[in-house]
Amino acid sequence: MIFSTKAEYGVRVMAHLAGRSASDGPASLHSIAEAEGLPQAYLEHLAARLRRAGLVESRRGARGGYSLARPAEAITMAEVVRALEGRIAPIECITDGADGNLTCVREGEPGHAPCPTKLLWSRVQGSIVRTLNDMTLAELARPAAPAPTRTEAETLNV
Amino acid sequence: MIFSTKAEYGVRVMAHLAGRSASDGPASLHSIAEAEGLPQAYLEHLAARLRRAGLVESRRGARGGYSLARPAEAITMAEVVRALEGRIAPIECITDGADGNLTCVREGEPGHAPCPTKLLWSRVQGSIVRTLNDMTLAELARPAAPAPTRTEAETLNV
DNA sequence: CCGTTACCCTAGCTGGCAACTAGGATTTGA
DNA sequence: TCAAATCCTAGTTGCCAGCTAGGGTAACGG
Repeated sequence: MIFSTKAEYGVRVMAHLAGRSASDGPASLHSIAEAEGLPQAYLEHLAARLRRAGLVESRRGARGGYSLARPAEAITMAEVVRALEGRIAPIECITDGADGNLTCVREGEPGHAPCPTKLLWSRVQGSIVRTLNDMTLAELARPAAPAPTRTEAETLNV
Repeated sequence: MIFSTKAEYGVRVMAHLAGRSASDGPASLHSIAEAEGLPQAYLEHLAARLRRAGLVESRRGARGGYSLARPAEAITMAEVVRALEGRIAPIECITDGADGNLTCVREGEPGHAPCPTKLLWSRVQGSIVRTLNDMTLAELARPAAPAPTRTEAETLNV
């Protein structure tokens, strides 16, 4: 498994929130956990990460809960996954800076050539980040989807 | 970390083998471990996986060792990573069949709609597999690289 | 205001597995 | 026949994903 359940559950929480109309008010973690069949106590940690990343807003007290901090169209999946998983790197030695550039941690060490395999891992990392960047939460909001369309089915296959 | 050290070390072993000229004969694990600074006993397990996958050939006994089973141009990184890591899936519920098609394990379960997030994970998986498929081991064979060329440097950044 | 509902925070646990190590059996070249 | 190598099966061990526990704090409703 490439991503942990943090990303898996967290993305489902975000998709759940995106699927609600704003007029419904915030959704409580309790209701989300029940609807998605996920452990509520665990979701609290994930919700905290999402909140700290500025992706959701919370309201405390009775009738409180979580709602999206921005419209779903303005939230990329890269933001979501990064908030949940931390930095996205295929292996230890590849790091992605804030500017999006990749560096091998061994670079610059005197007498140490960069991993010969950096080219591979950089490409993998790049393709993942690009894919996550190009997708917004709005695309995941389930509109009571009937059957996948032809184009969707094609996209799903490698 | 997305990939484990199995992929990291194993790819380095393959790159090492690809960097040798065929006339040198097989390379012993001992020499590879020393050159790459990796634990030899651990590499034995990885070499076994690579051999079972038909990616390397082994010769036992004195002056034995490992060599590529095919020219580096004919080995895709997808094969290598798959041999080392097992199936490549971003999260538990996404599985890639031998045909390259992706399915969500929950599909088909009566009364259970497919993950709304399948679209996301499928795309991520697809982009990873595509990247790995499009790259051959030959591209990783270090040609005693002096300094990275301009084009290489550009490719490295996202 | 008071009780209920929810978020919020820190701490801990625990089973599984990644990342090795150990030790021997087997094959082969010189 | 010896030494060098692969091969095979079994461990071991530290860490961390994936939770649970228990309280504190804010807000709403009546």
